Amino acid sequence: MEPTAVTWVVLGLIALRARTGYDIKRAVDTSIRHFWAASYGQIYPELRRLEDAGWIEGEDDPRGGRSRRVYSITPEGRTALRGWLAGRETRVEMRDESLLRLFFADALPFDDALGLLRGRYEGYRQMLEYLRALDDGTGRMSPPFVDVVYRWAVDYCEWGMEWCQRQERRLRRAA
Amino acid sequence: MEPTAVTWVVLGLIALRARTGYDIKRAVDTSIRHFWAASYGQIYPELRRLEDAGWIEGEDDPRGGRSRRVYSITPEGRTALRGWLAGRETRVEMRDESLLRLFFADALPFDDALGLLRGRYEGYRQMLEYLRALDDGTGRMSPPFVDVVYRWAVDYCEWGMEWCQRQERRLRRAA
DNA sequence: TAGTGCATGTAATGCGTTACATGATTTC
DNA sequence: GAAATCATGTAACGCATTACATGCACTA
Repeated sequence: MEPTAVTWVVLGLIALRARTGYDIKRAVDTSIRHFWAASYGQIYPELRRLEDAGWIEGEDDPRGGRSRRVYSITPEGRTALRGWLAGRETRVEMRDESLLRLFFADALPFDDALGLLRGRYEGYRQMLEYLRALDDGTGRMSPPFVDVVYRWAVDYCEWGMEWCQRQERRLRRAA
Repeated sequence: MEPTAVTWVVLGLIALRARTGYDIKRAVDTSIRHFWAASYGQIYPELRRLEDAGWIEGEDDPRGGRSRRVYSITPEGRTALRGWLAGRETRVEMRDESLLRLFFADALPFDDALGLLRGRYEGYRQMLEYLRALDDGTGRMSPPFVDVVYRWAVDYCEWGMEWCQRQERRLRRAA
């Protein structure tokens, strides 16, 4: 099978523990959507592909009259996942509308342009608030590297807030 | 006209100075592709749309027998740009394959997982190298907020390198 | 004269989101 | 009994990239 972007998200989450498609979507939205999003329209077809390839195994496990299919990883799936983890490609794509605005901020009066920096600061602050709300004591239970990535997000926000303040001061001094 | 993602990239670059489609593509690739990419397949159709809307004005300015069309911003275009700049939406989407790997790194033996942190460090280092190569003295001539975003990229890389080292030390201590 | 850069475009393809459809179970 | 949550899926749409086509100008 030809792996795509969503392959590793789905396979990786199932490797952590057995899950339904719905579980996967929830995990994506709460944990990793900040650096890799995925929608139902990707997840359910991908589960089929992964099962056809023998990398995961689905088992029907209905709850009452509600259908439910739980997927777990196979040895072949684990091998494939480790192969990808060993890879060295380090593609980063981002679209950050606030950076884009900042880039063009010279079109504004100076004070309004500084306002964009404060807007960016606010964006970081809100994101940090959201992250802290996620971590109600449960964070400490996460596997070490899941926790590392959570820390990355928190540390990045804190760094970003300081950076915005520093730049605002610098630009005021220069003016 | 209904603005899309690429609208502001094109309009903003033309607001900085008059440009051809080819110029825009070059500027995107050297300056802003780190936080907002755009391809020919978006840029040329968008130039049409913007001209139809009266936000930019094209003028044929061939070089010898080679056709060439230079676009400049109109007063209406400037107004529209400022309107967008005043906006507060701060959408950030990113796909960072190295963070994704790190998130799933618990599937690896500890030392291999630490290797992923060093891989991320390398990614930051290479990006920083690339950024520094861009700035051969000319950077100081950029408009202040263009320069701010350049600094953001540089500072982010430096922060990221330190972060990777810090985490590696922390995880080694914990183990 | 061959290769690189300037310049304009488009068609095909692929990827991903949005929106919808359906229905059971749990919680308030 | 209403609302939220669990659960599975797909069709339509839109956005973006890739790849290609075309051709002039400059320079080594």
